Amino acid sequence: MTETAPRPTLEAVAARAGVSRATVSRVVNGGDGVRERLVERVRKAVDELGYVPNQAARSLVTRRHDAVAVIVAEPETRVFADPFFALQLRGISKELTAHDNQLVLLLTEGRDDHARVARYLAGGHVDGALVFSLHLDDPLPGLIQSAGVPTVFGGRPGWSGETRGVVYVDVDNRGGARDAVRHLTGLGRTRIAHIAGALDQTSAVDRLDGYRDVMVDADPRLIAEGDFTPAGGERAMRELLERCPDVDAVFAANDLTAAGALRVLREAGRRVPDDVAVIGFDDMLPVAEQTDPALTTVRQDIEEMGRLMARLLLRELDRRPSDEPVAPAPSSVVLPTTLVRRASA
Amino acid sequence: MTETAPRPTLEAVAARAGVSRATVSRVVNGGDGVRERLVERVRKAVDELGYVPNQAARSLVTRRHDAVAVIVAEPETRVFADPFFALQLRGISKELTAHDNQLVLLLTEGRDDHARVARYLAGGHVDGALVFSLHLDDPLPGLIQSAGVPTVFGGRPGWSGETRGVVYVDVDNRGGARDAVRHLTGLGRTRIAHIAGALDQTSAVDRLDGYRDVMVDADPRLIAEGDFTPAGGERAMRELLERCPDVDAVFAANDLTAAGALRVLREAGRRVPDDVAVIGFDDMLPVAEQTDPALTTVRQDIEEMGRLMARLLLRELDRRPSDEPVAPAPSSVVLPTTLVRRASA
DNA sequence: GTGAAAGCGCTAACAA
DNA sequence: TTGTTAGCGCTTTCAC
Repeated sequence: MTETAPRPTLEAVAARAGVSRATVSRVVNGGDGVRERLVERVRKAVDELGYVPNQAARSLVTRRHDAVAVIVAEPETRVFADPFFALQLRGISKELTAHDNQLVLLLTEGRDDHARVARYLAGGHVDGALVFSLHLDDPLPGLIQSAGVPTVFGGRPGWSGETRGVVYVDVDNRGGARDAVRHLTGLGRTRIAHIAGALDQTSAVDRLDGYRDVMVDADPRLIAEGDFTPAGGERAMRELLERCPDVDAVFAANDLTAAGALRVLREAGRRVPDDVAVIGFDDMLPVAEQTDPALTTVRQDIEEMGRLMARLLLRELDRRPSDEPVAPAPSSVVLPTTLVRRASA
Repeated sequence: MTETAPRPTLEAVAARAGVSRATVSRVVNGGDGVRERLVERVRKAVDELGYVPNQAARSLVTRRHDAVAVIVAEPETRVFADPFFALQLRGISKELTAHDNQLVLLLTEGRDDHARVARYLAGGHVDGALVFSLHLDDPLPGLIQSAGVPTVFGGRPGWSGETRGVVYVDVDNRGGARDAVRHLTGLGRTRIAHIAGALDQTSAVDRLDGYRDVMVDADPRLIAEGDFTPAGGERAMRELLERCPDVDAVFAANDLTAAGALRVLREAGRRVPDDVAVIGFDDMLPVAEQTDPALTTVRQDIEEMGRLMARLLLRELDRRPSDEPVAPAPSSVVLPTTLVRRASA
């Protein structure tokens, strides 16, 4: 089969360029403080030999890996129902790539995997971790914290433990929800319902809070709990229709939920937006643009969220080595949302 | 900030257990040929110290990394439009995890990234690669091939170069398409159209071929090209309706396409399945179950595809080290499909 | 069955 | 500015 070509080492390059290993190392790592002539000679040798540094050897001494773990607790999340996950990953990947870091993906399925993840992090294979901490009282954040690895969370972690020093990136779920509901009131709607997401996730809780901010004295029967899925949206919409037949608007916790609600409304013969106005959240294009009617929704820039998470982490990693941190510790970031008007409200 | 606890080394464990480093190493790596008493003592020391092997040091000598790259060429694919990607990753992740391998994710955005990927693979950071080669004459497979890294492809690579020794996992696109079309003929339909996917992907080509297998003398006007998106499905359906108003069935290249087609049919006042029967491909639950009417479709097990890719690769990796391969080289696998009957056909 | 010792390829003091 | 040298933590012959 393929001959396993013995990869050239620093030694080989040094020999070919007629310099010491140290000099080659310097050149390979930026070339500062090496005379131009030598730099060129070394570069040439590197090219001719097709030298690529052995990352394992390098890590062994530098204790850096230029690798970041992305941890996704998945089975219970909507990760596999919409493109959320992929977009976030794309943002992360772009940013990491731009800084020559690798992305190690850790998908976890329940408790069994937590130990594995903890071990992996404690094993010092990666320089930091990006974590999607999607559920209240998920033990994962605690485990990670105790592994002592710099970490940035995606979404405000709903975590009852120590929160100082916890860095996260989130969108302004509460503000976005307020905007959505205000838009509905601006339309003259008064019986505005909310279909919440899975309330063990902070995003769902925050959106509900935003709804309440505007609908201070809302009829509690106007609030139904969904689970971020179309099926959940359908169920909740049926409940609402039964409990409050006079409902004239719905703010759904996300686009998928809204899609389910739209279907039930159509079945029930309610016209959208004439009889009932509907707003979603996410602006998941494949969903929001395809519903009938097209969905008015609150847009969040998911890819940017991912990119930002990576950026904060990398900044922290750059900061750490020097015992006297020059740069300030990164703090959490909350991204704005924008209302996208389409046909449904 | 957090005290960087100095991680215990083999040396430390050896000292604590009162044995040599070599013995600890043996125990950590399975413990064969070490007396039971000592094994226990070492295990105890490992636990007490919380010892975790340093992977970099290990890799340096073993030249194994227990890591696999997953390479996804993405911007041009449907990767970010449906849960395909996530499901595939899940399958891969499960299998890799079960064999203590890490998943390094490489997302590429066009040509610029190819060099980076090639360099990464050539750099010997990973033991093998899983590649989603989605387009005809994508240069990536060639680059990867020449990096000399064991590789398994997801989907039959539509690659004009050397194909001997190329291992891939695919579903029986052609057979599934045949089943779908036969189902439609069995329903008594005669004017059966096909909305193809993006024909620069083998899956689209194979599904079209399957359609042709059954509709040998099909009116060429019954074939329209889509692009695996709902918008493409809509466009193609409009064309079809115009060209062939007598169409009484549609086999769409995937569920998303079918969803678009359904919408256009509804607009056009055609009843589904009474006037026009529709079949999709994928059985992407969030899509297929949510269309109106629910979609009859060809199911493929995407997660299993991912799992299988990983399994084939790991098998190959196990095979390689011994110069005299005992196990036969893995060969490609084509998974079966099943027709899922719902309401649309 | 166990230990001693020789590296794996690289970086980082320190010397020159 | 460049070279010399000492490890980083681990596996793996090779003796015992």
